[in-house]
Amino acid sequence: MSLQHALLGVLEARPMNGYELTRFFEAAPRWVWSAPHSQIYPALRQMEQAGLIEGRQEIRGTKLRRMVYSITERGLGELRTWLSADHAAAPARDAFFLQALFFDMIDPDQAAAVLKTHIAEQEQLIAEWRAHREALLAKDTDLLKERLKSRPPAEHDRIAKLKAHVFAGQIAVAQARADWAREGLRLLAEST
Amino acid sequence: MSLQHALLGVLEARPMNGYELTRFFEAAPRWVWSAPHSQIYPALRQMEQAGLIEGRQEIRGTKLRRMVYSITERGLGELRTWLSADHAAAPARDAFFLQALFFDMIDPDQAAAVLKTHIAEQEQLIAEWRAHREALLAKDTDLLKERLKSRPPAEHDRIAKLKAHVFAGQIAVAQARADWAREGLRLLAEST
DNA sequence: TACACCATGTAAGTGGTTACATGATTGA
DNA sequence: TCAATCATGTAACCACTTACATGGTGTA
Repeated sequence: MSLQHALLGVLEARPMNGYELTRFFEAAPRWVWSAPHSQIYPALRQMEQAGLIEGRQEIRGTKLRRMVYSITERGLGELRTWLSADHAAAPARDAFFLQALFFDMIDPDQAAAVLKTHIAEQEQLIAEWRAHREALLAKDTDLLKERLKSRPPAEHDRIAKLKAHVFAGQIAVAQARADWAREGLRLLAEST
Repeated sequence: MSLQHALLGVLEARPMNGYELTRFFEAAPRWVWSAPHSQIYPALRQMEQAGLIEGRQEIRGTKLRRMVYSITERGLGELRTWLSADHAAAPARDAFFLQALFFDMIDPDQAAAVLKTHIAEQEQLIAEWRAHREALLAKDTDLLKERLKSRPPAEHDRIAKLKAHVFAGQIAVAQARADWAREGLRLLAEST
């Protein structure tokens, strides 16, 4: 159900069509949720049927049609309900920790190489999220600007800070993983 | 494919049947991978067909049959190959961060309640993982003891430390999330 | 006119969840 | 004899991945 709520959350900022949403969810700088267009288009139709969003057809040129979806009152309600409730945490399933759990079975140098790749990946993510966080704090992202239009100016700072804080969380987790992997490199080196 | 490698990793310690593996993967103190028995039994048959494991039937009493699986040479090879290779990171998909991203849409008190639940969950996980980590360092877990039997005593310390380090990683990530959530509580309070 | 981009779809397959289903053994 | 535990399965469903598929529009 998370994809639907992610879509509702984005559509709350402004109406969009499937293509725009796809660019958002397939974006290279990884956001908080990702999905391919093959999942997004059916989800949108399903959500329209459920009355959570409303599609309006537009024509570009003479034939190119697009469905622009806006969130409905019911959709807003559903989103707020979901946001306010506790949801069971997903069961532990971390492929990288699983891999690391059996590093004693392979050559330490190979294990170290895998850890180094992980560190590089985490640092890449940190850089992207840092940039996004800065942009949010400066209220300089497309979506946030749209979103703030329908909110009282007195709340703008608060909203930007709350959004930015989520990316601070992603950064903190990635930082913890990178630090942990570096400590792992020391452990592997010790015993050579 | 991760479930299969998780199963191989456990079976490397000692042969087990589906029921034992199920207890392991459905265990309350969450390990690094979880799976229900409905996934484990078919996976085991598939892996046997692929020659990664070997089943031997045992009879308890007069009728109760169980298949005890051991890892094969081919299984060991497959596991070592997987352990030595880089694997593409899973796309970002964190339901909790997604929820937090829209906390500006709901009552701050409700958002705070959700954050508090999250903190409690993370602390629960930390406690369980800390206990498991201590047990590993003391070489006092069932599986580790079995595993060490086939390894030279000079390596025992190193192996225990490497295993324990994985749980240190889980702890570090959970700690980062808990700290982040606490910071979120401060942010929510500020603007009341 | 060709290429990049806009725009939307389908389908097969895999991994995971939840529920249903059955029966044996052990020990209190 | 009853309950807890041992032991193994199936089936429906949902989320996600990967690949295939089609055609329109704007601009260099």
